[in-house]
Parts: sequence; C-alpha cells; structure tokens
Amino acid sequence: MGLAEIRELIKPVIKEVDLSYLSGKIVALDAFNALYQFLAAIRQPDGTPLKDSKGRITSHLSGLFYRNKNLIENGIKLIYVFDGRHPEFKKKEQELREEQRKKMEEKYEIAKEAGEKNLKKYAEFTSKLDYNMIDEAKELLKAMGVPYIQAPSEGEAEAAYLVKKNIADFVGSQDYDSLLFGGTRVVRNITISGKRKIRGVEVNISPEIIELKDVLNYLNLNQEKLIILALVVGTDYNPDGIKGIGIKKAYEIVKKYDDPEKIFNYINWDKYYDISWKELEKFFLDPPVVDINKEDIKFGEIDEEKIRKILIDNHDFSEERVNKSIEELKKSYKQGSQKNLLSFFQNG
DNA sequence: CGGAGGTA
DNA sequence: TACCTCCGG
Repeated sequence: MGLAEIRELIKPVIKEVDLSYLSGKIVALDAFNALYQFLAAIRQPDGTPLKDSKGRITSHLSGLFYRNKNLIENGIKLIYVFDGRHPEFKKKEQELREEQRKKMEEKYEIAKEAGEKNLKKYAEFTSKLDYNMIDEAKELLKAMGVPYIQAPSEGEAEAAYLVKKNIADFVGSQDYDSLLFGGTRVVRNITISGKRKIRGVEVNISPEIIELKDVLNYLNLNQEKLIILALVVGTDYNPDGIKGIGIKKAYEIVKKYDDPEKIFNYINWDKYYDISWKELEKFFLDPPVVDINKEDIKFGEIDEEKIRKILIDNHDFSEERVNKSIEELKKSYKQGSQKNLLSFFQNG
C-alpha cells in the first residue's frame, strides 16, 4: 500500500550513516513531516502532548527547538520547507488521513474508557497540525536563525528543487515522495537519539541516505518509469494504487513494457481513477515550485530575545533550560562561522 | 523526541 | 559508557 513499499525494493542502495556524515551539509527538511513527528511522539504515556499553562499544545515547539539545536551543533545546516496549497487531486488522500485520524481518536477514547494505561500508541495517530502551530513554528525557526521556505504547493517538491539546484545537499523527510519529484539525495531518520519505536518496540535507527541515481541505476528505470512504478503502487494522489498489485508485481510490469500507455492499459487505470495518469506524471516531473536564490538564504541570524519570548513567556518552557540551549546554539553558530572563515582563507 | 539523572 | 526511566510543557 503506497510508496513506502518501495523500501523493500531499493534496500541495497540505502546507505546507513551516522550524523557526522551530514556535518557541513545543508538539509532541506519537510516541515510538516517533522512537525507531525513531534506531535505524534512527544507525549506522555497516557497520550497527552506537552501543553502550556493555557492548555495549548507545545510538543512541536519543543521538538523543533531541541532537535534543531542539536543538528546545528553537529554542523548541519537546516532549511525548513512548508507545504503550500495542495493540488486538487490530493483531496482524496487528505480525506483518507482525516478519516483514519478520527478512527484513531475513537479507539483512543475506547481504550481510555477501558482503563488502558498505555494510550500513547493510539494518541500519536490523533495528531492535528493547525495554522497557529504552523505560524508559531515559523516564528521560532526565524528566531533560531533557521531559514524556511514557503512552498507554493507540495513541500517535498520544493525541497527536491532545492537539492536539484544545489541550494541544499539533501531532502530530509521520512517519505520517499521527493525522489519522485526528482530530489537527487534524500536523508531519512535525521534524529539525535538514534532510537525510534517501530510497532511498539524500540530499535536503534541511524540516518539513511538514498540517492536517486542509485535507485534508478539499481532498478534500471528512468525517472518517468520510477514515477509510473509509484503510481501503480499508490502515491498521495492515488492512495489506493491498483488493487491486487504490490511493489514486486508493479516493478515487473513497469520493466516489461516500454510504452507507458501499455502499462496503464494493462492495469486498467481508467477503471480505478478519474484523473489521468498523464496529469499526475506531469505534476511529479514539473511541480509548482518557487524560485530561490542561494544568496537569499541566511543561516544563523539568531534573535535570542524572541526565542525567550516564544518559549518562556508565551509557553512556559523552563527558563534555565532554554537559556542553556540558547548559549549552546550561539556557540555552535560562532564555531560554524569561524570554520567558514578558515575555509575561506584556505580556499581563497 | 530529546534531556536529565540514576544505576551497573 | 551503556542502559534505563521519568520528565518536559
């Protein structure tokens, strides 16, 4: 079900690295992807997210602040990319997600009534990102000196564009979608702790790098064929894929026919979807993006008063802890600029 | 998720 | 140093 299945197929070209591999690199992070992760994960065992004294959720701010600080300390430069308006044909997927979220909300309530202790596993799928959270995340990023870009459409597409244009080195996301948008390098699992819960059990996880050219070489496909492969198993724009066809079968089909028309005839695309496959293919090959100049992206312009205002004054974060992190962040920026200066003299 | 503080 | 558990807001 969906593009996540592709992992099985491309396992041999997934490179596990440690965080230091990314030192000095620029990572374009899918902001919604990250914020949802924080909302899902930063919860108490009973499922409650972190909240300030007014009852407003703060998990996403905590996650952003401490993870950014750490990644920056590791010499990684971050650009966050926020989703813009989703294409009309994403509606189905969005409705599906909302439906699943509501279903999990019910399950959560039922488990709560039944007196179950570990409610986190239900609660994490009830996360909802609202406009206020998005605005405050942007504000915090700005205050931290972490640049962000507002994409006109899909964030994954914009992030892929940044990597294609050599403004960033990697797309940072848990999803594989940016490969379809032509993102040349993707990093998944970009975290500090190296631990994540998978189906309830905690396992060690390190960042993994996927290069688009390795994927295409290994599968012996071109970009168009990769997109077609994705359309057969299901993307955000046709979430169900084609009934009865998984990634293995899809790969066989895509390899067997040279002519895309034949593939889509064979799988009876028109029987399942109103939208033409050509329109979706075009969206992946040439998505709406906003043009960015490398010089316009500034790293490390920190506003520590603003950070304190957002986290301590507005949201009751611990003054001591925030101040400590601000000092560490400033130190990282200073070291970073010294490094840059040094390499400037060495290279210049 | 990541930090802090504890234990072996 | 590795690992565990609880807390943060």
